[in-house]
Amino acid sequence: MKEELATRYEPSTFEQRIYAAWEEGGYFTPVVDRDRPKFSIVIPPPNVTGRLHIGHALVNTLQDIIARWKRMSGFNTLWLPGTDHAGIATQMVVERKLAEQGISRFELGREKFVEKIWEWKEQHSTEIKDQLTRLGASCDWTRERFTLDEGLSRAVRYVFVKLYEDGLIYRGIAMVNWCPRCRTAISDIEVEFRERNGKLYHVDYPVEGTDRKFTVATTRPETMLGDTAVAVHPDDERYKDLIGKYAILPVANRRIPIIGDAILVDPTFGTGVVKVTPSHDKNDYETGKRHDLPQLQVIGEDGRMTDAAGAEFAGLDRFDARKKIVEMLREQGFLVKVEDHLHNIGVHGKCDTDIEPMVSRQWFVKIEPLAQPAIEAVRSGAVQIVPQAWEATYYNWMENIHDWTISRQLWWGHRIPAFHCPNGHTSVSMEDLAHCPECGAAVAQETDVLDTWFSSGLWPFSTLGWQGAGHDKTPELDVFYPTDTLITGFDILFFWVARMIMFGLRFTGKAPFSQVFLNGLVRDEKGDKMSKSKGNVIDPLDVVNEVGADALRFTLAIATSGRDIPLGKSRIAGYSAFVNKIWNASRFALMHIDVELKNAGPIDRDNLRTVERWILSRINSATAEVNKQLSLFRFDEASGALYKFFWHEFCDWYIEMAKPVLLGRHGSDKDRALAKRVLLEIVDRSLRLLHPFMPFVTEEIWQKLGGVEPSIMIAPYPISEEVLDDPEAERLMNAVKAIITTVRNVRAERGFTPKDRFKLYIRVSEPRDANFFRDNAYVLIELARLTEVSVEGQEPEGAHHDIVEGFPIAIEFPEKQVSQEQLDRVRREIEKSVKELESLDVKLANEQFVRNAPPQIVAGAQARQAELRARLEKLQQNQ
RNA sequence: GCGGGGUUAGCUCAGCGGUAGAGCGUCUCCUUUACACGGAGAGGGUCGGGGGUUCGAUCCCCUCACCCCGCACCA
Repeated sequence: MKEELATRYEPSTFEQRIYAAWEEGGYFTPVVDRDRPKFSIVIPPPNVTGRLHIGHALVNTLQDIIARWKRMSGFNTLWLPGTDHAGIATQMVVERKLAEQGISRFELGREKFVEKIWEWKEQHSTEIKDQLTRLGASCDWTRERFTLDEGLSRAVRYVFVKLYEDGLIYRGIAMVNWCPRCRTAISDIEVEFRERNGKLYHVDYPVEGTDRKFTVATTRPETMLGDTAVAVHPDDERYKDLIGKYAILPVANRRIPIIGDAILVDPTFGTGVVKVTPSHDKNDYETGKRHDLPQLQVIGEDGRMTDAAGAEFAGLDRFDARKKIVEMLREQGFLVKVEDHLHNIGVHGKCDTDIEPMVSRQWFVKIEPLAQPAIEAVRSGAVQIVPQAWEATYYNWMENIHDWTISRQLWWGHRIPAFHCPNGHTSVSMEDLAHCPECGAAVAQETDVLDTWFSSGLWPFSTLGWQGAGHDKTPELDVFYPTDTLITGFDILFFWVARMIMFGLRFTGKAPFSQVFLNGLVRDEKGDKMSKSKGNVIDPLDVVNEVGADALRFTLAIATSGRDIPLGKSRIAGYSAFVNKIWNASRFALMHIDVELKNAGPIDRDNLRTVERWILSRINSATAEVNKQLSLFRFDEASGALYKFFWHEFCDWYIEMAKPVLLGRHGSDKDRALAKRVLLEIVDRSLRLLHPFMPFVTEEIWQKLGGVEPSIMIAPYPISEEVLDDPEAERLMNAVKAIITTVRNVRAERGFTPKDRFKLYIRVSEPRDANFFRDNAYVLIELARLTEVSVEGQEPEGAHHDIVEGFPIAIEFPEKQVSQEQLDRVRREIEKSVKELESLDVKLANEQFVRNAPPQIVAGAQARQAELRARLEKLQQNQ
């Protein structure tokens, strides 16, 4: 064959071509066959809001590694891709874009606006697919799904209706988190807390009919316009006589009752008096219900003051109103003092707007009955969370879970299938209604849509065709559900993972996956979060264009231990050097390999030299390691094992050791043929092992090897074979490597150059070891640059003496040329050995140790003691 | 406040009961026909502090300090 690789590694010349060939080959699409072992995984659907960032690159790389590994390991593998409509997020970006043209969504109207979003969606889901393609993601694009697809929407509707019928969805009035910017309710977990420097305002409230007054403290003085009571602790001696009387609300000049409430008021905190604003504070809302207080809404849905706030304030933005009321309080003498106050403000995570607690009518999921089985699923091990530390977080949240606000006052999303009639009846239905089933009046559909996460919670089964009773047995569900592994960021453990488990158990009777791997956050090299404002963002596509997808993927994999991932350009550069190394080592191999893989035949193991037996043993050990670590989601260990094997064992040692034979400087034709066969074997296995991590470069090279399969991605993944393990070859080659290192080391320290050659003496006691060193003397001679190797004679005096891996050696130098540096080094070496020997002596003299420690530890210590004694003696000759 | 995680070489991190590891960076030497995105070698750590358990602790337990991240928050 002799098809050569390009001299330089240039990923841009082949990556896209290769992806197209995979897609054309249909390798991403599994067969729908329940008799084959399957592996299925669903993508965490990216939002259609925009481009993929480095976090997406990470999670999709990890999924692809697992998918490709499983596929090559013989599993009928489905990786199902798709995107999420991402209600608020998408509506926000489109609104912002329209705002640039001076258009508001209200001008357009609901229908037109939603049309605009669909246009946006079409454009971006194509872009997302392109990006995943550039990354090498082996997704089955024939099964791409979108959360607003017809089938998925039917699934959403079914789940809503069923939960309503089961009494687990209800509509009611409650205090919810309101985002005045997005003008919608949001759920508790969408609120993020930001630490902020604020002010604590102390305000006097006079008590009616007396000259007494209370001082209350508040961070939000504008809400006092909505106060409908002042509360003290019922047992507080200072104030209990005032309960039942009235206070005069400053500025508004309203009478408000003074109430006693033991739950709201902590008498030891502050002044022991609390203003009560039932419409704008969660605790006050509860207090209001307890005392039957009126609600006075002074802040509207748009964050502006209402008419109820008074003519002077109506229409003012809530923050402007704050300034104004503070000014008025000051002028009228009610403002006692203003203090700096550090506190946490709840903001809407999507837009950073301060949340306004707001009483409104919303839809909720009664969550506890769903949470209980989901807790049990993790506790029983039906769902395993990796790293396991996240389980505690999961339980903590699930056990203290609150009802889920699922209605959103948005236009983009699944419209709630409820129908209201003028007579106050509400009907929930799978099919659209025109008339009220109770009274026959015309109905109008609920205008609210569902929280995005309501539909993503169904993703693992809705994407496989599930639509509820009567539509819950598609062939795809039968074969691929439940899925096996879920890989996603820990930040959506509650938003998404927990909800999928709850919905999956409730509606399919099965947990939607058996393992969850939660990956960390990608940070910059200093450990800071990546953000546009900091300017430390790495765009995955830029990296792919610069160094190729394989280098990016490998870097992400080797950085993934389960915690946060520090990623810098220099780190990526380091691993792009590794890809380059693979390219060049393969080029070297291809220069010598002269038979195609499919014609190569089995390796003649009986006639292999130790060097070849050694490298086969090493790759076998790396193979076992990679398979094991991947099954544990230790992407760092798996990729690290390959890095170490390929670079530091195969390239640094094996190729150099094989060169004399391959280049015809040593050995017979038969030796050469065997070396070539093993070289082919190692390259083939290495590429297959590496393929899940670097799909493109491995395919490009592997195509030159002439394998049976049309693509490496459907070639079998190597598994370790006991027959390849060779401890004897490892023992001998370890000695050879260590001796070579020692010679190089001593050469450098004595100031010789690599051109200077010496004679090496090795003392061997076993005849077979002597034979080994005689047969492999050429390896030592070439790699350690020696004149000759003697295994017979007595070592000369004045040479450098040492014991390496149990073999006493001596290096004969042309003349005594010992530098001070060398003498110092020998002295330090001896000191170190003496110290270690002393501690071993003490240890072995300790009866407790000998009695209690495991026998193999004691034996090891004794062996080490003997070795050190012998080595010390040798080293002392060098002084 | 409650829960979780962290503190190991200049940097980023593995290891987690039996002699301190990797990558990157630093220093020295080498253009040896796969690769200078290379090769060879070197230096560098009292494993956050203090107790305890153990024959033996970076690793287990307790405690303190500092740093992250959730959750809940007192007006």
